[in-house]
Amino acid sequence: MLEDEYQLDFFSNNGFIRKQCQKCGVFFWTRDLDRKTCGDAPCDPYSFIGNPVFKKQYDLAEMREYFLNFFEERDHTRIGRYPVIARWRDDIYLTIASIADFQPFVTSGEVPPPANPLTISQPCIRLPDLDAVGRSGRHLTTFEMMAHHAFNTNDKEIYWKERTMELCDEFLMSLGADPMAVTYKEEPWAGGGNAGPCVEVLIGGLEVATLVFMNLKQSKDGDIMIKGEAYSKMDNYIVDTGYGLERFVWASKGSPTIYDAIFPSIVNELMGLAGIDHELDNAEYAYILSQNARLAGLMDISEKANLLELRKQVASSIGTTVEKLTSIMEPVETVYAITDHTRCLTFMFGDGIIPSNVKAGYLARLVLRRTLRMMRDLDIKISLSEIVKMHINNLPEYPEFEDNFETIEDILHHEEQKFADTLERGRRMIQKSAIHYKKSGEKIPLDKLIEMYDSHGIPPEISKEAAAEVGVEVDLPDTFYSLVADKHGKAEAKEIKEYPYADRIENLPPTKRLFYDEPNRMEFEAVVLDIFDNHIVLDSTLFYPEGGGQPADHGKLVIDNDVLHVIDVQMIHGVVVHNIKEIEDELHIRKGDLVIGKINEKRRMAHARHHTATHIVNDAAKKVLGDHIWQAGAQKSESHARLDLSHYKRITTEELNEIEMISNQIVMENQRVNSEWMDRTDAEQAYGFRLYQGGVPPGKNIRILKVGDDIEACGGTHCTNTGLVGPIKILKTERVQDGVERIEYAAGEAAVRAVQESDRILRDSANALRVTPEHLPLTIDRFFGEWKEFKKENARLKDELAHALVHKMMRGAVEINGIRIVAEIITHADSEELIKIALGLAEQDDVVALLASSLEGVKIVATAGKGAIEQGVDVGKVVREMSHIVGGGGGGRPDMAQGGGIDPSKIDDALINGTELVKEQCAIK
RNA sequence: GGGCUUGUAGAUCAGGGGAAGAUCGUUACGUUCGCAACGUAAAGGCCGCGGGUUCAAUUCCCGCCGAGUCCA
Repeated sequence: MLEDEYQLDFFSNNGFIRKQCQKCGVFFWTRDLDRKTCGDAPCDPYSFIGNPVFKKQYDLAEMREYFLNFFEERDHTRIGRYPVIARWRDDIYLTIASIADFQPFVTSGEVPPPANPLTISQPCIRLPDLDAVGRSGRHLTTFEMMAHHAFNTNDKEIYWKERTMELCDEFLMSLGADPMAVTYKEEPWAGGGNAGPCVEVLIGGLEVATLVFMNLKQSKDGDIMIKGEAYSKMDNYIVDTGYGLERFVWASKGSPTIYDAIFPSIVNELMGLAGIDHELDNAEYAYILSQNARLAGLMDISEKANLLELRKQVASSIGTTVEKLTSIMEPVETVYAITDHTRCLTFMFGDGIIPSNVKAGYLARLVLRRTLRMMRDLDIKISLSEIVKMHINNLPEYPEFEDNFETIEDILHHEEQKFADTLERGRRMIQKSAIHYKKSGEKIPLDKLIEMYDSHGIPPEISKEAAAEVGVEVDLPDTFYSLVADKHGKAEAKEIKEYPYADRIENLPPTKRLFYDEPNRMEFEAVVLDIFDNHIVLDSTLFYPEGGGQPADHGKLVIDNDVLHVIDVQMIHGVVVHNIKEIEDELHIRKGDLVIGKINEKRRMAHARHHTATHIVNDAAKKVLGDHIWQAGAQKSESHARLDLSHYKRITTEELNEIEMISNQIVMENQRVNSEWMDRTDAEQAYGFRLYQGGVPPGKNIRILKVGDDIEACGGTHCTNTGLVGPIKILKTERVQDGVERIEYAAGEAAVRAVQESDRILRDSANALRVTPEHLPLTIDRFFGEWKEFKKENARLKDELAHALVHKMMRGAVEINGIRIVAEIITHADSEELIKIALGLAEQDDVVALLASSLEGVKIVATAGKGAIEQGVDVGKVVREMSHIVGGGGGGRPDMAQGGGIDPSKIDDALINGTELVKEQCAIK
């Protein structure tokens, strides 16, 4: 089926022939009649190392500019890059390809592209091959995907396969590539619910670009099968290309590794700091590195076993031992990885990711900690921010990183400190248990290592090291991390919620939403378009459907004399559905009926105030905390609202007060709240992705709301002026996740009520202590201090009392078989007192004390002196018996026991029985 | 979003259903010209908060609050 897709005039007109690779069997196109293999790894080894494939060398900036310029000259519009954190999407955290910029709304056809055709160089971050970075010579966590995209529809085709191939080939030739060395490999592509034919572009054994012709979408009844999934044709079709900027630079330089090609100065600097002679001019050394890269190019080395295999092959090809090779390669590879990872961190933090233990922030921390670990291995003493600074200096094309450096530096220092703390904590933990295992002569079990990593973040290598310091061995299997992964199991597939009335709604026109143009109107007339069960659809409505963290409006629909209560409102594909309390059977309502709608104004206004307040607080928080903060969620209700913000440290009370003050100042300035509908792309170009603080709205046009200096895409209902919000009172802050702070606040009447409520609490508290509120802190302090004093005094007095009672009670002792039994009721004594007295009594070797009191039921304490125990007395057993009698339980040791019960009337019985039992115990002896 | 760990003296942590511990630090005294070191003694705890189970909870169970960490 797909085979026909590749029969292009471009190939036949330019002397290409289609061949099948003798090694892998894949079909490819080449101008070289003698070529037998496809040009890709592992069928062909790298031939460009030491032998560049283009006519001159380029660095990153030069190559990027050359590419973008090349396509600009060929009618493409250059557009700016998107952030590496995919703010406009909720299905991925990081931007993984240039096409990701245009998903989902551009690729679906819902929104036109910012330009067509366009060219872009998009920084991307991919972390799945983390282990191979540095070792393979080619893997990177961060790369720029240069691309030219054309978005075609059935109405209008920009260009498709022929032109794409032409452009690509022309581009390569313009760089001076040997036409005979270029091959185009057929490779169907599928990903993210789309698929299509695809051509991989290879030169010198290196894949430098991928040309995807996206024209299929996944569908249950599709007739095209790719990789086990069914696809059908899309109405639109998209040219999705990806040219690896770093690979082009590498191919142009022919250096042993990609790292030496793209950031040589930083690699050299770090090599120096690690004490490694990185002399690429040294032929022998350069040969080792390039042999390693060549052979690594042929295999997947993400697994440890494969890495060992690579070492073996490289060692034998250069005539040395695996050990010797490893000792040379490992530090070098680590420096490469550090250089790559710090560039990744530069992009992540430069684009505003805040480290966290969830979501994108977690990925940032993962990379960061990995980097710190590697720096530790090499004993590189400088701080992360110094390396990041090198990258920023190296990337003048990204001035925004320089602008954010102060924040980035602060974040990095925080994270370094945090990791140091974690390691220190972990070191203590592992050494503690190491000492435990040392005593029994065991090794530390694997389970313990897994727990240390999984629950405490201590990498197994560090556990091993810490254990070795106290002389305990540790077995660390190669499969360690996959064992951890197994523990977590698989993620369950997401359930797609299907709206129950989706079929019927599909046939209805989008509802006219009146609340945007007339935010203050609370009554309207409309025509009933459809009704199913207790769901009503009108042609237009003032009812706000739930969305953007704002709950639905409530209110009434009136038809003649019937009043229907609207209790929920939802919007499905542009159709607003009113959910009413009454059910259909009881309704006298038909399609076409005229209804009058009345909004519950109090509820709506409370929501509007809280919603507008949310934008104000967000604005104020940005001013106080910095530009890095980003809304991570928000929810409004009638009584309060909350806003979650990404921030890398706790918000202090002072900052909170300032946020509150600035918020209220914005209110008092009574600024106009502006809203306008804008073309999505225009809005993005004008305001950037800050627009999507509250999530990404669908559609070609989006509503842009300006409150103070806050500009966001927002579909909520708002006050027309900030003054109408009324007072804003911050209620509290909490840390909802590491890196995410939540602020709760109330606005308008709700704020007044909140203040009144906290006033009431304060007043009640002050009244309880008979003081005025301003004296409260001092008074409480005094009370608490006195309470502690009294407690101590009380304990001291009980000691004294016990001491006195001991002498008095000794006189009432009954002597049996050479031991003295004291059995007494001490009214109102608590267990603490009983214990003190009993212990005092039992200081005499021959005394057994059985004491009871009737405080809160019955308390029993018994003790026995050493001599009595030798005689066979076991007060544990005695107390158990006595406690049963009073309806409870108890027990203890032979010399000391406690118990109790619920029936005070049996105390005497219990004491008599207890005494008898003690007698028996000595008699038995 | 899910999993795991964790909260005890100023700090670091033991302990664990029946008398709240250790080490360091603090204070006082001794020793010293003085300091360090040493010796002796003392002070310092709502055993995170709120419920439940129990005769009895710092300990077990549940909820909340806080800290840490892994995964998607």
